[in-house]
Amino acid sequence: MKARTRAAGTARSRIIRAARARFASVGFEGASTRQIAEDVGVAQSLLLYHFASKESLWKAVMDDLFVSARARLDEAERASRDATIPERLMAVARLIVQLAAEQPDIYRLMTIEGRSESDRLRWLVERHLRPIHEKYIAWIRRGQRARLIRSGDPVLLYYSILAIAGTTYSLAPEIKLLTGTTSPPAPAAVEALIRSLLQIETETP
Amino acid sequence: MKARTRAAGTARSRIIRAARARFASVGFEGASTRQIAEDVGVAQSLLLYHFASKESLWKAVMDDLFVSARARLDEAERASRDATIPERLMAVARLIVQLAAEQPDIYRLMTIEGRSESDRLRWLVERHLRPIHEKYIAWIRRGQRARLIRSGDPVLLYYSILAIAGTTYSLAPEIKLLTGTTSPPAPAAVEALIRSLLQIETETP
DNA sequence: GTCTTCCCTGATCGAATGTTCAGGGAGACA
DNA sequence: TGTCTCCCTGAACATTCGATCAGGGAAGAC
Repeated sequence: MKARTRAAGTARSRIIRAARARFASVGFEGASTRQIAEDVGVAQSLLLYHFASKESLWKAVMDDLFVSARARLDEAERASRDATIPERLMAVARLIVQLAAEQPDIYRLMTIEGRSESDRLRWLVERHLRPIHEKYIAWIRRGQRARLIRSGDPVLLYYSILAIAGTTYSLAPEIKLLTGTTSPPAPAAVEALIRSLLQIETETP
Repeated sequence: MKARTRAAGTARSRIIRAARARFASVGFEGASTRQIAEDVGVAQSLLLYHFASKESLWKAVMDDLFVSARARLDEAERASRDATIPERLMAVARLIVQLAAEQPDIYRLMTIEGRSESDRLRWLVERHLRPIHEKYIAWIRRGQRARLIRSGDPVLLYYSILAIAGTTYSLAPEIKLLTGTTSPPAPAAVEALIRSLLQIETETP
């Protein structure tokens, strides 16, 4: 029993991992279930046994991604509970940079779906994006009212934070070809840029 | 003669325009030549008459895009010939924001190819990206040496400029679903963010 | 022992993919 | 008039796509 469900669990999760990589690099339409199955080393029909359809597999990838991401976001929120709004925002931004650096596929998946309207995008926005984004956009608004964060459209500011956090990691292959640099920038450097963007003064102790 | 080549010219350019939209939204692998032909209203075999293959069509789309973009970049450089380095950089950044706002597909095309190594990416980097990017990264270096631009990895700074310039326009469908806002941010607002990022002081007249 | 449940494979389906090819048709040139 | 070039179409090619289905086979329940 234990061995069986463990083997099943790893097969299922290995499929999700391989699917995430394919969806992130060539998009939903460009990815093929046969390629994913080959990456994992199982029959293609097994994908449709564990997940009812290619779309279900995609949704499972997204659920898997956001469940762990939201857990870590909640943890970052709790840890910065007593700080000022700008510093709480920076704590969240720091985590987002860290997530993008660890798993650039996260940012790739989001930016490949957000560019054209589809049922998948609607599902993603309502199920995962809205709860996260609306909260932090509200934080930005609060920081602006207290004049602790630069003024301007909060949505534009929020997406600019995401853009800075994810782009260099998402485009690492391009940057490598361009500069020959194999190592992506340190999260701390990216974090400093976000701080500049929001015009948060570094606290002087 | 005139009518014939004009009709041919428009068919060819209409194919390029439709292909650009498809490649930008679903990527090279996800786009199908039959869809593109249907968008234009011509036979699918016509695409392979004008362009030898799907890949040739993709390259034609990229050439078409960058030829006009580089012409406008050159113009912006010439117009700001006598300004300081940071202001010349901002003039270029302003144009990049404007381009992304007018044709978000440009940024979508670049960010969909740069995420995984491929022959297409290598071709794109050597033919179009390298001449542009290396020039402006050198500008950033010069501005940093003169202490007129914030310090930090010039490549990271450059890609952050691109990211801020393009992301909100590229992800307009997602933002529309999230906020209900149909009108994307004004280029001036995006430009102001880039100015903050580079820590360029607004000139006080 | 038998039975049931669950993970997994192989064969196969119709539809869609990129590419090739033969030929039509309209204007240019003689 | 005949010939040539160029834009374009429709049919067909082998391959690959997502999805369906029948069945194998190991492990636990009885």
